[in-house]
Amino acid sequence: MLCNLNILVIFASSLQILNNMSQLPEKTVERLSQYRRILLKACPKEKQHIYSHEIAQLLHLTPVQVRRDLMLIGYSGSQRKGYEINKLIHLIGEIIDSKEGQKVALIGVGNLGRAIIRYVNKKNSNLKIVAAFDTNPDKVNKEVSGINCYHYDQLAKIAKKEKITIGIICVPTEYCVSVADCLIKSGVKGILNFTAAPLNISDQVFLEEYDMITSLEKVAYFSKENK
Amino acid sequence: MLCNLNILVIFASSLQILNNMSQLPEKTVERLSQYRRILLKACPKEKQHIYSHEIAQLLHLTPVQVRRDLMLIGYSGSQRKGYEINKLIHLIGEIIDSKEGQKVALIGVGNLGRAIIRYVNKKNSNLKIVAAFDTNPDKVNKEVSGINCYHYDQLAKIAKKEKITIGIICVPTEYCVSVADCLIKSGVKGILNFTAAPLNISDQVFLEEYDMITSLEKVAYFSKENK
DNA sequence: TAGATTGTTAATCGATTAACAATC
DNA sequence: TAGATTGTTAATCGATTAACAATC
Repeated sequence: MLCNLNILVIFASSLQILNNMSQLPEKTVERLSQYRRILLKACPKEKQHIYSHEIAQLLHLTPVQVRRDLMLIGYSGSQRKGYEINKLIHLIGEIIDSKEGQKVALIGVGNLGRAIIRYVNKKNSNLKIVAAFDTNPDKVNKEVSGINCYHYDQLAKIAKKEKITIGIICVPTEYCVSVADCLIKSGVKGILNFTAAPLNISDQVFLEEYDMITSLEKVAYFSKENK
Repeated sequence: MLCNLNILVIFASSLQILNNMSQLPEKTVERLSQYRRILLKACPKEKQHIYSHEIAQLLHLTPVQVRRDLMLIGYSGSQRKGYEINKLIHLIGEIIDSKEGQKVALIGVGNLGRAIIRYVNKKNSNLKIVAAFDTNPDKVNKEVSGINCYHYDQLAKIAKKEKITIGIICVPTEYCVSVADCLIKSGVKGILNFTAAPLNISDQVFLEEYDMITSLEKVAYFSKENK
């Protein structure tokens, strides 16, 4: 009796933690994004449940890792059938993108920019690139894969009007810093930066940087050693 | 005297470790790549030395982290002037890319592929994309940013002939698995995969995957919480 | 010498994995 | 029930950071 009560208390307090402070580990968030992706894609319509080891195999992870991640978001499966695919997809969506979704601006409509617009907007996610920006007159006021390309001058105005919360920077490196400043002034809360210029940014804004050269050099190093 | 001897022995054995088994930590390799990048770019010609705290500041790291990484590759600076920029650039190049350099093939000449070719080949690195591949007749046998685009049929032949050791996959997701198989048969030692299809690959080949959606969703999640 | 720096070990933090109880 | 699974804690592994000796 005393023991049962104890378990209840522990349970309640761990839920507390999940609801209040939240902040899942970075790696867990990355994997949740991948779980959703493969659930959306790799699962035939008639399949409604999936086991942790199935998810794990598709993504080269361990089943424990999958279960632990799902534990952290408070999602339970059944020991018989595993996890309900649809519910899981929706829950991950709510946790990562937020229920209402978020609007994204992309700055720099070069090859990389076009690739990103097309790739991101064809996924059914709550995130949507709603506007692109460039300074090149050949690009301004034309459509790129279904969204409008505005002149860069309009970034602040449109970002505020549309309540854009995320900016993707893929301009040439030398413009990166001023673009980031402009995004922050426009009220953006997160930035994904594909240029090689490391940004100095307030803690209020979440910054994620990606550089292909680094990925490629990592492959170069480890493929060498891996003999 | 005994003490001095002791230090010498320890010193020798740690060098041993560095030379033989090597295998630097992943994170260290990533940062080394970034050190070289900013040293190449951010340093005016007349500046010949740099302190760990200067490097750290440019990349949002701590000086200790920088010094520890450089310790791991066995590079020493001077307490007066810091690290010699040119020597450091070259040493990192040798460690990461290998002295002789490595040749890279890129498969899938879409927007992303073109962006990567241009971006990678303009850096002065020992890594070079030497051939692109596609199946689209409009692209085959034309130049893309200075390199030739071959028909995908020729991948195995050319990869062997040119001794290509790294492959970059940026084809549509559905072709990814067969491209990876072909690369591996052609003797490639490392693969950088930009498609969302998780690959199943032998341990002999180093695989690095990158998915933009995951990066973007990470930004979405953490910018939300970061209020 | 005092101050600034490098180089290195030990402590800490965070993420993964091993072990196992609980459940169907 | 036996077997397969989920859910969770504790142990382990790896990466970062704090602390400090050594050096210029």
